[in-house]
Amino acid sequence: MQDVWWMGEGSSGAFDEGMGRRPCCDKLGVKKGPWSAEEDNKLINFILANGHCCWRAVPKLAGLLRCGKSCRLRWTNYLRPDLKRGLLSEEEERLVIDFHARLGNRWSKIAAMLPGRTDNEIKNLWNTHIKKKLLKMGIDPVTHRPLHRQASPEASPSTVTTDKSDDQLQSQGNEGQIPSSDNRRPAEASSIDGGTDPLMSCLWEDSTPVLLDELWQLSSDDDGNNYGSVIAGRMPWEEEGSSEWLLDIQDLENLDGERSISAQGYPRR
DNA sequence: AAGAGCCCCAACCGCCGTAAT
DNA sequence: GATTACGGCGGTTGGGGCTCT
Repeated sequence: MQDVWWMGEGSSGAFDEGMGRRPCCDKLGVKKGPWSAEEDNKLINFILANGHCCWRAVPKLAGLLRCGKSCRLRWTNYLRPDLKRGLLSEEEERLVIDFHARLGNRWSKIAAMLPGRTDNEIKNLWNTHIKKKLLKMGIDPVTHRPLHRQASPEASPSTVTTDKSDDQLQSQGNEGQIPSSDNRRPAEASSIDGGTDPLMSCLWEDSTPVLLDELWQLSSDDDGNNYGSVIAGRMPWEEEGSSEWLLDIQDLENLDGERSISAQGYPRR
């Protein structure tokens, strides 16, 4: 990559300061807040014409008073031409719930399974719609299990609640699931639950999205309503004959290995 | 009609792993 | 090996719009 545009004018390539890299943005003169249509146009035109190789250089070269990070977010969450806009379909919503049950708050991983959707969008959707929906149905959105079953011996003592508020659920973290501290550690987590489970390891890696339709069909009931099992507090692999479902997924992915789904239907820790 | 409260979502913040020097 | 920036991630927030009273 010689003489690339993103080096910017006056850049020597081997940065001037010697050790390390230059700061992302100098904070001074950097605009924040909502993007104007003009800024959007500048960013779109620039990226469509040049692509983006170094986000730090994008605002400067595109004539924007933004930091590179802000440009990247604006592009990936809003301006990207392949983005789907609008509400999630019922199927997409089911997928979000299912993947959340397995992955926890790993929004980027979940988003990767839903083409045209962003992690931010899914995160927002989860916090505003799905979480409430599940609560309304008596499902703990954190553990994906019925609230009244929290008191059962298989649930950890800290999750024994029958009527908890949203806030309580939030502060509770990902009890009975993947610890929140793992949320930022896909690689680490993969050694925990993705390392031995082909499906999970497939999800951890940036592999081609699993054949989602098959995934749901395989785990669907007669109505094709897998959502029903999810909201009933059972995950697809907990259903009668669910092992076939997972085995089929494994076949689809040409993966083999040991399943790592616990007796409760959640990845082993 | 108007004020209060709630909802939604775009954007920011801070952290982390990785890469560059 | 130490230092520093980049890119990416998840959590949080602020404000506009909507609904309720």
